[in-house]
Amino acid sequence: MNLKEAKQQFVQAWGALGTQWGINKTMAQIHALLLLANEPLSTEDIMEQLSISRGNANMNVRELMEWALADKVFKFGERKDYFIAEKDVWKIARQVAKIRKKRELEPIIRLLEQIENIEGIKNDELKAFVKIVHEVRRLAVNAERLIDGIVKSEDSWFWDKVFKLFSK
Amino acid sequence: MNLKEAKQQFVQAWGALGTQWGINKTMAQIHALLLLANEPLSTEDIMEQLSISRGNANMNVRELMEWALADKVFKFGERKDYFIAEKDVWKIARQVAKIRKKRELEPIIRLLEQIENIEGIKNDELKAFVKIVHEVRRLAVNAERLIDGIVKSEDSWFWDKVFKLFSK
DNA sequence: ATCTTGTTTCAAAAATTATTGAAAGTTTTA
DNA sequence: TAAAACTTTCAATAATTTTTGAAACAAGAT
Repeated sequence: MNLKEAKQQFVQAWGALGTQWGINKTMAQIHALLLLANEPLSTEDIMEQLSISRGNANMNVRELMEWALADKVFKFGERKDYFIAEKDVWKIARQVAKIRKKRELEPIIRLLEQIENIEGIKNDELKAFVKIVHEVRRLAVNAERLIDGIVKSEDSWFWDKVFKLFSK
Repeated sequence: MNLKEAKQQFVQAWGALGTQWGINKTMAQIHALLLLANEPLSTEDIMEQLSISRGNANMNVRELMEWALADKVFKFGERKDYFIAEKDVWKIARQVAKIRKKRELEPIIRLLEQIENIEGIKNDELKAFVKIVHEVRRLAVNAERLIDGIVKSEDSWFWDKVFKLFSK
């Protein structure tokens, strides 16, 4: 396997992983491409390397920027837009956790709070329902705190602590 | 909001959350339904409550059993299959983590190991590539360890430790 | 002012994923 | 052994999501 093949494998794998986690394959692939790139890439570079259309490249690059995983940069004397990605893997992980927390975890916690406060005769059925909802919410709130902690942590500090936690 | 509405909201939300994380909506909804059910549900109960076909219900119930999130139970003197779900939210979380680790994290770690050991002239481009792949793999391996730890942990113990970790 | 270079939009098409429903399969009962 | 009760399978269909590509838009160069 040469370098070019290895890069392709990485990009493919990143795309497949994204798909499994509800992220557009192309978005994940562009991210991988930028992650591996030694210099900023233009829309045309991306189109060419992934064999995708201009519209698709544009749309997914902008989505990556919304996630704050890519940035637009300008090259001196050129009119084209170029793109780069954050290369610090820990920062990427924190950013993804932060965004998904905000978009998915927080809304569901709000919903669980609502439905946990349901009115009605306190019979066994209602009690059992409230119990489950409460437990799910408790897990969600704990996960939220964990993510908040991760977002504020340094890579080495966090994993060192985790390692010690489980090795005692 | 009455109890019935609240249950529906929960089932809907569970389905939506599943979808965002790459899990079939119906599978997630059936899981929610079983989670809230006070007694085992038959395929017909599921079909009726979610307005889905027999084939769909059957397929997704079996998928839930593959994830070890649901079990088949038999009612005395009845020929129908009935289904129940694990109700312990922490056990569910551990199980999902365990399964996704095995299916998605482990394969990608193996791939990263492979492409990290790429041969070639040790120029800057190759060095930069290997560095990124190594860092991604490091994160993945750490995540793997964290999940292994979680899978072995009691709910209260784990969250207590996490809480202390970030409050110091 | 208009040409050139480049970006964005979005309706239509394609690809992917999920669902249906009827036929085939299985097990129990009579 | 045949009918009844129930489950499984899977090709066809439907729904959803992604992608295309051409037109509209924007901004700098001439």
